[in-house]
Amino acid sequence: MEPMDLHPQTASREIAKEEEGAQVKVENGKPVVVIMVGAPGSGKSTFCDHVIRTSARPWVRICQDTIGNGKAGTKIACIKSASNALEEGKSVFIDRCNMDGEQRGDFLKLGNPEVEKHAVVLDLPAKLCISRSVKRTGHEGNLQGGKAAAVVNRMLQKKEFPKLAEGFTRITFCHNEKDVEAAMNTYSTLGLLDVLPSGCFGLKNPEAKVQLGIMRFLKKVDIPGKDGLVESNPQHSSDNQSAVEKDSGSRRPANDSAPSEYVHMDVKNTVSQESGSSIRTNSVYSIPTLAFPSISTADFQFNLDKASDIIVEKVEEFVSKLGNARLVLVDLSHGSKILSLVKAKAARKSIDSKKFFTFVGDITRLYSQGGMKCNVIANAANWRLKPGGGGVNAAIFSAAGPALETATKERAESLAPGKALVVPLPSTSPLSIKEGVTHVVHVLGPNMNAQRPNCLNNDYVKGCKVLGEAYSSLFEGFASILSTQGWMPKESNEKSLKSQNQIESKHHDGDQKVKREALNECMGGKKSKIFCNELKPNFSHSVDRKGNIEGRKNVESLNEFERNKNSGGFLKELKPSASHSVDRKENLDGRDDTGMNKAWGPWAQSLYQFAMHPERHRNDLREILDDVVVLDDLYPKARKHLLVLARVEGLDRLADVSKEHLPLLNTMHAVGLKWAEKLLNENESLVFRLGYHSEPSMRQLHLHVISQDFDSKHLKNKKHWNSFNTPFFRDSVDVLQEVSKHGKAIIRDDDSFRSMELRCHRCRSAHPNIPRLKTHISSCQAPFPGVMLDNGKLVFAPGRIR
DNA sequence: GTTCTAGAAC
DNA sequence: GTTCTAGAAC
Repeated sequence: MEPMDLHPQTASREIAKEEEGAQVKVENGKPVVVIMVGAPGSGKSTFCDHVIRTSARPWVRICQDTIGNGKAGTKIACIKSASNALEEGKSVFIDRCNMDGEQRGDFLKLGNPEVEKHAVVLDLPAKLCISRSVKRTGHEGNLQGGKAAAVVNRMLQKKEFPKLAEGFTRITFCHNEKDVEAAMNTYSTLGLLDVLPSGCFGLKNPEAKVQLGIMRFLKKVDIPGKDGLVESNPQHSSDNQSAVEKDSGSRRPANDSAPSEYVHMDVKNTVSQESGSSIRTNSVYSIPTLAFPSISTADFQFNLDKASDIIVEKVEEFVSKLGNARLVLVDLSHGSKILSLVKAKAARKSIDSKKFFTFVGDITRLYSQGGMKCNVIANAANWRLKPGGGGVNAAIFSAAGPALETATKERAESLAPGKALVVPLPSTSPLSIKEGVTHVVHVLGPNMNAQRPNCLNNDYVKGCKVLGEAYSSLFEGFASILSTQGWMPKESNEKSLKSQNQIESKHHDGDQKVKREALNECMGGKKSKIFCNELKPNFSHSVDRKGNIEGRKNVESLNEFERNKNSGGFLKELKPSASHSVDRKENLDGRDDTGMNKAWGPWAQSLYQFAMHPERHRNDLREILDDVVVLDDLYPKARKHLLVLARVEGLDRLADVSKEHLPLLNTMHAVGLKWAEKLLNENESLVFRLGYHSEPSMRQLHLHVISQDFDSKHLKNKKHWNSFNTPFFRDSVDVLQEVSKHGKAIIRDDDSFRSMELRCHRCRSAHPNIPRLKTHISSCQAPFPGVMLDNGKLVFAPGRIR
C-alpha cells in the first residue's frame, strides 16, 4: 500500500477501508508538526524546501543549524520558534536529524495535544547519504567533506526509528528516491483542511536491500556436505583404510583430547561389499546401532581373556539375528586390551565387520565426537540402577541428565547380575538431542571385585555364565527395540510382537516386577532376561493406544518384510526404494527417497519422537490426539509458544505437504486455534499467530502457535526473530488456502530471510540489534499492520480492540 | 535446535 | 572495557 501516491483525501478513504484502527479526520484542518528523521545527506532540507515551495498551506522549516540568525542555535530556540509558528496556524517541519527517541521527545510535546505529530523517515542507503554529505559545499551545519562520512556512519549505527508509541499519529518511511518523491507529493498536496490518515506507511519491502551499516547479510555459508558423516564412516568410504582414518581424524575438533576412531577389522571386505550411491543414501543414521562397553572388565575386574571370548561368542550368536543392525564394542583408550582381544578373536571367527566392529571413543559422545550415530547405547550399570560410581555408568547418567534417572526409576528399582533393562530415553535428554540416542540398555555383569557387591570370588564358571547372560540380555534388549521400531525381519518381529502382547496383558493385573519376570521368560526364550522397554506404569488410554500403535507398526513392517522377501530377500532393505516404508523409517536423517533433502542431525529428531511415540512423552505433551500432538516449545520464543505436531510418518516439513494432507492441516489449524483460545482465556492481552516455518530446523511437520509479544529469553538472535517475522513464516490460514487451491504451500526458504534487518512486527521500525529490538517490542503498542490482520491471521481475545 | 566464543563493533 | 554477532561446535 502506497498512500503517498494518492491524493490525501483519496488516500484517507482508501486507508479507512483497509486499515482497521486508522482514524481519519477530515472535518478540520489544523497545523501539523512534521519531524524529519534522517542522517545528514538523506535529503531532509530538500524535502522541506520542496513542500514549502509547492504547498497550499503555510509551512515553517525549523532548522537548528540556521536558527540563530542564520547560524547554529539551540534546541530550545527551535522549540520556541516552532511553537510560535503553530500558534500562527502554520505547519512546521523540524529539520534536524532526530535520529533517536530522546532527540524527538521535546518536539512531540509541541503545541496542544490536538496538533498532529508526523514523522517522515528518510531511510536512504547510507552510501548515498555519505556521498552527498562528502560532496556538498556550503552546508548549513558545516558538515561536509571528510568528516561527514564518519558522522553519517556513526549516526546510522545509532539510529532508532520513530514509532507511533512515541506520540506520532503518522509515520512515513522512505527507503528510496521514489518513496521520497511520493512523500513530498503527499505533503505538497496537503490542503489546509486535509488530514492525513494515521499509522505507519511506506513499510519497506522485506525483500529490499538491507540498510548498510546495520548488519552484514546474505553471507553465503557452505553447508557441510550432506554426506559428511557418511564419509567418515568406514563402511561408506570408497577409499582404503588409511584414507578413512585420516578423513575421520580431520573432522575432529582440534581440541578433542580423546579422539575417536574406528578400529576396522576387515575394512577391505566392508568396502568391497558396499559400493554405489544407494549405500551412501542409506546413511549412517539409517543403520540401527548398539554401542556397548565391555561389561564387568573394568571395575568388576573380570578376566579380559575370558570376557573377550564371551563377547565374541555372543556377538556371533546374535549378529545374524539383527538384520542390518550393527553392534559396536566401545572403549575409551587406544591401548584398550579388551578391544584388541575382541578384535582379533572376531577376525578369526570371520564375523561380518559390517555388523560388528570395535570403536575407540567416549560412549556418551559417539556422534558428536566420533561421527558415529548409535541409536542405542548400553550402560555397565550398578545393581541399584543409580548414577555415580565412576566409569561408564557415571558418564552415561551424567551425559543423559536427570531424564534417564527418572525414566529408569519408572521401570525398575534394581537389576540382578546377568540382566538388562531397556530404558527409552526421553527426547529432552541431551544424549538424545546431541547424540541421537533413543534408548539406554542398563546391563549388570558378574562382579569379581571383592570391594563391590555380589562378588563371585573368582568363580569363573558362574562368572562366565552370568556374563554370557548379560550380553544375551543386552542384545535381545536391542532386538526388542529394533522390532518395536520396525527394523527387524519377520521372525524377530513375531517374537517381539508376542512378547509385547504379553507385556500388555500381564500389565493389567498389577505388580510391575512380576510382569518383568514373566517378560524375562518370554523374550528370547533361552535364558532369563529383562525387557521393559515401552513399559510404563499407569498407562490408561495411552497405553492401549500405544499398544495398538506398536502392534500396527509391527504388522506393517512385517508385511513389508514379506514383500521384500518375495522380491529378493532381506538384503534389499539395505537399499532405498521409492515405495519402501521400512526404508522410510530407517531414513532417520530425513532424506527423502531421492536422497536430495538435507540430513537431519540427531538434535532435529525430537519432535519426530514426540509425534511417533507420544506415550513415551506424556508428561511433556499438552494433548495427544489421533492425528496430532500438542506441546510447549522447549525453547519458547514468546510468552506462549506451542507446537502442534502432525503424526504422519514422512511428513517432515511444509514442502512435503500435498492436497491429501488438507484434512490434517485443517485439524492442525483447528487444534492450534483451540489452544490459542484457551490461552487467551488465561491472558486476554495476548495475541496469537499460527504458522509454519518455510524450512524447519526440526524434523516433523509442526504448526507454531505463538503469542506476538516475543517476550522470551530464548529469543536470542536474528534468525529467531526473522523466522517468525518475515515471509519465511507461513501463516496457517494462507497455507490452507494454497494447499486447497494449488495442492501445495508456498515455501519462502531464502537464506536472506535469516539475515534480514530487524524490524518491529507492529510498527515496522528497524533496529540495529536484537537487544535494541527487544527493548523496542517490549513497549511498542502500534496497531498490527493491515497485512497481518487479513484473513484472521492474528487471534485476539474476544472483544479486544486491535 | 542450542551453546560457546573469537573478534567486531561500539 | 563491554556488547553483540556469526560461525563453529555440539
